[in-house]
Amino acid sequence: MSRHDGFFEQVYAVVCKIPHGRVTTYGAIAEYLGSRSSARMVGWAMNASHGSKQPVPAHRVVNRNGMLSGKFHFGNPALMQQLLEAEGVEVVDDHVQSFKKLFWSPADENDQ
DNA sequence: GGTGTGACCAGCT
DNA sequence: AAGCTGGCCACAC
Repeated sequence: MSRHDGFFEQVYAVVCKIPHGRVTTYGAIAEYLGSRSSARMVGWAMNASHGSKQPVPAHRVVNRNGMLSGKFHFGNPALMQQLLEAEGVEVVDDHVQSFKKLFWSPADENDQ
């Protein structure tokens, strides 16, 4: 990877590839980047996504249970849910409905 | 340059 | 069944 010395940039690139109205998981991204166990790094990368110049749809990234684990990091806890609902993703009690159906894998680029 | 931490996941107790 | 611990790796202090 040439200039992308940051692991974050890779995460951002993947997150930005998430289709509109779709969601994915930290573990899926981590696994796509190499290690499943690196899921924590993905979350940490999202933490820095606020400083990213490009808009990173971090609201499309949820945990394995489809729960909006990172909603508190959006400044406003309700923002993440609002963004998802704005894209047609139904969220109830901080859980993505039909999560498995809306789930998008980084490797499934064909779905774009 | 070592230590701590982190929006996770999976396995063990 | 439910809770805790370890592991993984990159970044900030």
